Amino acid sequence: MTHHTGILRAQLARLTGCNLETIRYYEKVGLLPDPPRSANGYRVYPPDLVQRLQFIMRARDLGFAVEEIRSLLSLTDAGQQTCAEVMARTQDHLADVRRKMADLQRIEATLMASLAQCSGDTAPDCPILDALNCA
Amino acid sequence: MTHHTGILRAQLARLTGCNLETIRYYEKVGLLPDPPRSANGYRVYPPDLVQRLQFIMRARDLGFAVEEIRSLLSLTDAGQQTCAEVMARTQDHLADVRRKMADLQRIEATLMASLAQCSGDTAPDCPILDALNCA
DNA sequence: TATAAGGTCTGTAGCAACCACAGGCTCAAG
DNA sequence: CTTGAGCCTGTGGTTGCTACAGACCTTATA
Repeated sequence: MTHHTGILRAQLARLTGCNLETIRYYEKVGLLPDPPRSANGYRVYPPDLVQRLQFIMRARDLGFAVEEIRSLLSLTDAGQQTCAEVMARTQDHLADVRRKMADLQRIEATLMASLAQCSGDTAPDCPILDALNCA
Repeated sequence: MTHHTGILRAQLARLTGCNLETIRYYEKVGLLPDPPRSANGYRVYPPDLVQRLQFIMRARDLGFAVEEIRSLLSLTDAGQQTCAEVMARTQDHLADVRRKMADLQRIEATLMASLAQCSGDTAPDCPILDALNCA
């Protein structure tokens, strides 16, 4: 009965650290394939889906959007992975990351400047609120 | 008729650069007060709401969540603005910002490392995909 | 054998923080 | 008088999940 060595959803979740419901979500949005079902309707995953799900989770962790991951996976799924294409997407993504970092640095500077002016006592005038109001 | 010098929603949007519908949203979530209405039901804002909306937008831009802004505004609205409280919130937020920056730096390093290994040609093996798979 | 506990299934609703309609009203100008 | 612009409301979409409810199925124990 179990000599097919398929794993159930909870096992897949445990093996990857992915949330149980998130697996169903990834299936719904097409990142994971519709798995075969056992007689009782349970999802039975081939064990190599652990790899694929870890790929997805890592890419998400790196900030790739689901849509981007879908296209990355489509490249590997096709077996036609043109390295140049992957590289281009990665470069786009890197530019995105750097833009966000620049934003955060600007924010950090503003917050630090506000804090530097702040006396920290119970004075009714707050330079932080002033900074937000006037900047 | 217009000697009350109130402004309409579209004017408020134009003066602040805020999206028209977002104003309604901020009203719904309690960042902006329910404005008085003219006879035809139009929202008529007192001109100082420009200031308040700009405060909100700037705080959002600095990464404060709506909930946080609500509490900042409640401090000023009550006239009880304890500088120490605002400072504490700002420090929390600064820590948040720095965490996000660290995350992005980690991501940036990984993406750059992947790109450095990448030949950029049409080879079937892509080190970026490998990095995602194996890291 | 009964039953209780736990796993799985489905669909749906919720979160932030908006954006974008549809359908209906009013208002000012030509 | 009609046309077009502006305003109103409510609702649904977005992204990436997460968390139920209610119905099955399976397994262990009394």
